[in-house]
Amino acid sequence: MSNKKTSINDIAKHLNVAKSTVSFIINGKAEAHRISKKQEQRVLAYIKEIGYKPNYIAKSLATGKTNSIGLIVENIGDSFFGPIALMIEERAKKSGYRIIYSSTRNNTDDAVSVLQLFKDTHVDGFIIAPPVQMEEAITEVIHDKVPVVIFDRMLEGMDTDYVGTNNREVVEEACEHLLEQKFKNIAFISLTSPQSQMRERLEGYLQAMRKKEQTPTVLQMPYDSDRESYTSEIIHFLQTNPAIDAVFFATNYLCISGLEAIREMGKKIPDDIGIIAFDEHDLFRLFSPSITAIVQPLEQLSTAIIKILLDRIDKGSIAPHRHITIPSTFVIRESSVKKS
Amino acid sequence: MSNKKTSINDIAKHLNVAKSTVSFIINGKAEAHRISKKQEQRVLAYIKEIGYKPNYIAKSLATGKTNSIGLIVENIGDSFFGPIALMIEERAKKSGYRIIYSSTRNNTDDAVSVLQLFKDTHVDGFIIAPPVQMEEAITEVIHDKVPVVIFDRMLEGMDTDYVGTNNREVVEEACEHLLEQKFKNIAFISLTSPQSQMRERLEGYLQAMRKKEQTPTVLQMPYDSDRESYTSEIIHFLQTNPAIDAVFFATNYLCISGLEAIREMGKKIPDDIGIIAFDEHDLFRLFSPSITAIVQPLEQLSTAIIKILLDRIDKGSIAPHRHITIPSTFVIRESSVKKS
DNA sequence: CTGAAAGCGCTTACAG
DNA sequence: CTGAAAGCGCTTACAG
Repeated sequence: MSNKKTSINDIAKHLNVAKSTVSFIINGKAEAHRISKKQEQRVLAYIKEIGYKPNYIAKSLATGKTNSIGLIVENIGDSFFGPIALMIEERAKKSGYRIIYSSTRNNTDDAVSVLQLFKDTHVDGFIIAPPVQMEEAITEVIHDKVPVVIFDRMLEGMDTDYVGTNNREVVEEACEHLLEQKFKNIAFISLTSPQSQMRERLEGYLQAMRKKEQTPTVLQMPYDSDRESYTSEIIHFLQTNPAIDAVFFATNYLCISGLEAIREMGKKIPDDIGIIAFDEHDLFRLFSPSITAIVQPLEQLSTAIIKILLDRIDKGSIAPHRHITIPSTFVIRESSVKKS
Repeated sequence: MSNKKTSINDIAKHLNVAKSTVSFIINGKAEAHRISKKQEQRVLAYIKEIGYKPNYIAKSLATGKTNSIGLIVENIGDSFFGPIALMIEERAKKSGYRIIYSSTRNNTDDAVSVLQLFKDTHVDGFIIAPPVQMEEAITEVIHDKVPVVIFDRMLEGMDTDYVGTNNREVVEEACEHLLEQKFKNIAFISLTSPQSQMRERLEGYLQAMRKKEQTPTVLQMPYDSDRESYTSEIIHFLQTNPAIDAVFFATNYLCISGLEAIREMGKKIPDDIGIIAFDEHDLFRLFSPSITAIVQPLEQLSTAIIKILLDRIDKGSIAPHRHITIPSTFVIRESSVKKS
């Protein structure tokens, strides 16, 4: 019943064997230590009988391993990070790892302090979608030989494993599609973020504009704002730039605010204004008109992230750090295709 | 630099004081143990100088506390549990707790084994949205004096803390609204789930039908299915029940499948068919027509959940278990209001 | 093949 | 006011 009390010591005493013998048997090292089958059976039977559960804390203290991974993301409640968190946890579980998470909302101080906390609790590895200026804190972690996989946004000049998508290329492709559809004045609405993924998306847009000698028009808004503010700022932006006839939104929630803005302004999609969003959302499939979007391969990203990390943790891989880029899919729907 | 190495022992030796003295000072118990201010300053200064970090594993082994909470939900990537997880984590963090999560996808075996695992790693408490038949496993946990808060769905006949919403009442209210709008044949589309929240929603619907002497029509589909299957099953259901002129969807993702179904069938909302969803979604605000929905108070639910749990963990509250019901808001939009 | 013992880094009665 | 010591429950060289 109350299995909390029984320890290896109790078992050893009760069975008149040494603690080490019990420990070896429990950990499947009986053979390696040439413990007799009989002894092993006896111990195993007793363990089963009393329903013995090892104390993982003690084990962690002795081995230095906690079988836990720290997951630090922007927002676990969001439609990009949430599904990623789900898949990562399900894969980690299969390998015997638990996930401890924290949402940073892109606040560097919060991220650094939670990184410290997780490190002090001896997680075996980290998966991080870092806010800006985390380089130093992460370097320290790596210096202490704790494996780290960075994803979604890269930290320049840092030698870590990284998994992300081809932001620049796919945005360029999307913008070229708008140009082919004869949209003349394409705006880019994003965040005032120096993060790599945001910079790359902007570059993709600028590159497409440059190629066709179009003048870029960019709106960048602060990250820590709310939906209403985004919406009203977008309305203001579109009113003061009436020539704009298409918008690329650099995140899905900006696009959602954009759709509200466009609805309030009474504009028609795609006749008055063409729309493309980065990242998928249920809304985009079902909206009418449906919204053209860049869809990240969540499954593949998650699989790559956890695989790289577990290779380092379990197999102690010391292979050179990898930068893995998994291409996104550009899904053309109605919002970016002129009817005429 | 390498703070991993320095232990309380090292500090004690270096400063020529007892380990216990250092420990007391670190834990702010200097005064209680009447340690001289001078000594305290000396130790504190040295700790700061070398950047000492306590080993939380050792601390946990000694105290039996891990400062971690196990969060077991249906799906952390979903638009109900994701935001809840975000808010719970942010509140827990403020009180010094880490959250370890796992998604069950409503699979009882998985849920039981992760419950065991988390318990073996000595989490200080649990927050659980349980699949069916978890009573026994949860009872065991409670029996071992680990605090548990159940949310979203109740386990009948169990004496635990519970936080949820007024499913029955608010669904009844929503269905009455449909009847007032002169919808004649209201169907209820849900999951074949014996979980309390699903039963309550069904009861709310049946109650409303009974009051007005309407014949209920119910479609229940398996939980572990995918969007496409839901959509095609809903199409089939609506085709074989052509009299239906309104549908109440018991979850938001069923409603999303329902909207796809309705679009494929070419029906108009709300003229051909009225729609109400349980749980909010970005899509529902922005869809045209906008979708009437029952909105759960996520903030309040999260706050209540974590507060109850921390009261038990930190303050050791042994107050009788509470069942807290926080009412949802019925938000009427276009999809349930007849135009004529 | 098996056992005695040290160690992981803390906490906390207990004694003085 | 402070120190020596046992204990939390494991693991793992080491010795026989």
